[in-house]
Amino acid sequence: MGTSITIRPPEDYLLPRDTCSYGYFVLWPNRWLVPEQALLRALSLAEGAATARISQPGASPGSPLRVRFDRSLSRIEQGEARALIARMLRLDEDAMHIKGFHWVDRRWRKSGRGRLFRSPTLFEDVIKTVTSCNVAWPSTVKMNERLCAVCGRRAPSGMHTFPTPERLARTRAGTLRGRCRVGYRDQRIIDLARMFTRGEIDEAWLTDPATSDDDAFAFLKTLPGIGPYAAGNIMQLLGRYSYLALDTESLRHGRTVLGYEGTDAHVLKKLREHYEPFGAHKFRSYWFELWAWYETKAGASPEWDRDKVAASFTASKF
DNA sequence: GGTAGACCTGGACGC
DNA sequence: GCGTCCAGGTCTACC
Repeated sequence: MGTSITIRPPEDYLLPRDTCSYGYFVLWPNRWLVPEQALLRALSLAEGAATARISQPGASPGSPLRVRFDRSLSRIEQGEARALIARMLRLDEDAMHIKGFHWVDRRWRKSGRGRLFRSPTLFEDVIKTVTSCNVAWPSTVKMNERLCAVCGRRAPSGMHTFPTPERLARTRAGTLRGRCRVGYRDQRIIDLARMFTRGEIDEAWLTDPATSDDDAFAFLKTLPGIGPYAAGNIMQLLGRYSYLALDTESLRHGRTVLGYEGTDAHVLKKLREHYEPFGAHKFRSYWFELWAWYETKAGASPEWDRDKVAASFTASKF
């Protein structure tokens, strides 16, 4: 019999809306269960791997989250799991925080959108970002699946966790390239893992309000495999929304949705001007514009069929 | 500071 | 079934 715990989320929290809000919710080891409107997720805990099944039985904003695990958890592990789930679901962003965003960009007040799903750890967020660079989305899906299957820990449910920094730090480049299909990203992933294990990437400093956005962004750009796009994306994953992460998908959005014409450089300039009024929240304004457009094409994201829609969505497909 | 070319994979396409 | 081309962001060398 596994452990069950209850988590009280912010008063406006809605699990389907706030989980199915960023592409990482379809990447391994996350699995959104459409019929149950619940998230299945394997976690690395002190005494081994465990799979959490997270649901919101009340199905109303702010109603308690129920988390069931596939094995018994010690008190220490329960505390660990609560912290990991809180980070993943952005439970630190309370209702007032989201209202602050809606005050700047009123378009999302009715739907209540504001939180972007992320990973239980910064390490996983950084590696997922690296696997999303210079590649079509289906390959990102494949890389994360293989990383978990080859280097993750197996939970009683059979699901595999995302690899820990310690594990990837001692994995051979040939394994990552040959079995996980990460290509030239192999050594960069190992170097990043080693930096995490050595404490050279300090999440406390990166999230400290005393650290400026410019300083955090400049540091991220020094990391292997992290350029302007990846750094901008990691900024939002850290809860810093004042930077954009512009890529070819942004260009498509600028041209097909916002109607901009001309060279790439001109469209990028227009995009920056378009989002500038949203200031400290500009990434969210950008992202929810994109997400709303995806939903006009594929339906509401909590209903997406992972294999048919999520695994194939990419700029050129929609 | 700006830019060309390499990096690697998987999908599309033509034969 | 095979070969070729292309998309995707970062890095390095070069001007």
